[in-house]
Amino acid sequence: MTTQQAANTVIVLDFETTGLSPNMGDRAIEIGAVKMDNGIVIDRFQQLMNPGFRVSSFIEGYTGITNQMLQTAPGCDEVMDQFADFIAGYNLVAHNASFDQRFLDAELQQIGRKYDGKFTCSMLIARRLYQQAPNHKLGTLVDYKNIDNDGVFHRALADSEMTAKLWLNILEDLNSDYQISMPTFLMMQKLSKTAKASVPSFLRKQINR
DNA sequence: TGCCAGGCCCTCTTTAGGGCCTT
Repeated sequence: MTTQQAANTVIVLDFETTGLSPNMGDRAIEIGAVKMDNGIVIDRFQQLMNPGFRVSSFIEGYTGITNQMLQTAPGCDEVMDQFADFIAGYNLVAHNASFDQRFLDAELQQIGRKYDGKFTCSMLIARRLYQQAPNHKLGTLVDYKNIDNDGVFHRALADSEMTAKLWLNILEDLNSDYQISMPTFLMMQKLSKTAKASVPSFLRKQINR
């Protein structure tokens, strides 16, 4: 894969999990992802997975994913092996990516697999770009940017679809507000990791190089 | 025994603390 391909094709993903921390024994229960090439969705991935133990009533209520639904789902190992193939060679985006990256790393480690792409966070960029938003939760930003949605939240594919649309809004706003032609993924990745930098100051540094 | 995430980022900061965001 060339650098240009890597910049223009990203996979936006979202995990539903049994809790907040794989280090505390939490596991993934659903993965959803959309593959976008130059802003067009060209592929999707969605799969429930059985974590091997019952999920809490809080998680059932929060996600709508019940223990009954998970009873007949394939195990995490089988699903994550398929997902590792799906993401191979592509860069990744997620909302609050540090959360999804922890679970992705933990689940792939369980099956002895890795991914090569870089991980970028739509939330960190949105915090800099949309400083007037009430907050930077995914649902709030979807409303703030008037992004089409079907009202489904906290399911992996629905959230990844909305994050993908938010990602396109971010790219478009950087283009229209700061006259930056389609920023490359690598620039966005750097932007998300540049501590304490507002978007304009960051872009000025890029332009002046 | 009782408690238990973790990274980013702001501020009443940097020899620290706390809110935000994800499930």
